[in-house]
Amino acid sequence: MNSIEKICSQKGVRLTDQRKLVAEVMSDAKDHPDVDELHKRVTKIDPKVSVATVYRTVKLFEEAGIIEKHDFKSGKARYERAPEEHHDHLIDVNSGEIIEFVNEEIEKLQENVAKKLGYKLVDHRLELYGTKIKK
Amino acid sequence: MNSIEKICSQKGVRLTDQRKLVAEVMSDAKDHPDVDELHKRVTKIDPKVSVATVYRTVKLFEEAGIIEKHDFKSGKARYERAPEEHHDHLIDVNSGEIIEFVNEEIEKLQENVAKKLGYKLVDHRLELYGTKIKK
DNA sequence: ATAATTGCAAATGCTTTGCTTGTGA
DNA sequence: TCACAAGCAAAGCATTTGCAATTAT
Repeated sequence: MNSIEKICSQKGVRLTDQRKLVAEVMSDAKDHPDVDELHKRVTKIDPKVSVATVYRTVKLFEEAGIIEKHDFKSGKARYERAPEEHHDHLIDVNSGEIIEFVNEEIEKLQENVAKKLGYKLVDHRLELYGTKIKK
Repeated sequence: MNSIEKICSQKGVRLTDQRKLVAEVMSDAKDHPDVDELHKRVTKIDPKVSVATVYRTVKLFEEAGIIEKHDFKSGKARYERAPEEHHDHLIDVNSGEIIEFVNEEIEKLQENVAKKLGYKLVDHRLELYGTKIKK
């Protein structure tokens, strides 16, 4: 039983075979798969699982705080396991590769900007799009 | 002839009535309208303009660097006149209001982060989502 | 004149949903 | 058992596109 499954049973989320599969695939994922990719990986194990179920499961997991959804500039939503500590993303515009990074300084500045404008920050989105520097 | 129209004729973009209307509405806009809102404002002047044309025009203007497209967390794309100097946005999650801000420090840090990861920054996205602080 | 642009409606791509059947606790 | 979940196909939404008719230069 992986950690996602543990969280599910704790939260009283019914553990079906297909949810276990999505949980497993998300646990193993080292990238940021979209629903289609997720579905591909899941159906490699059980070909009967439908995309609709993957969509529903992914939404369920997201609402449970188990995974995170990202809408990068690609049209389709991409997912990753909810990380212990927040990070942001740099997207390689050529390869599509996604690199995670943490920068406390930027985080602080964002809070300050919001405060200065009279707002409490409830969410934010920071994405860098770049090209590899060849050396 | 407004400044968008000037840029168009300079760039050899054919100036049709509907494009003039979109240009006018965008020039007057003090907010960040989506295509539907744009269409509403345009058809208030000429009811025969179709949404398809607004979509096409908005894409044309964007590619010409005349306006900017933003995909906030709202489902639909929103537009603003391309600003002289870059700015980012804070979105009031309750009212939907959009506040523009500039923060050089954050900009610099983003460059640094990218560089440190071996990337040249070609684009970025910084959005703050917040709630008004009542005082 | 004529190549580009429009309007319309049909098509797209991602995502959601209604409904019937299947199933986990 | 039985409320909830899955599968399927249809529906939704924002956006794009093919095509015949119209228009700017």
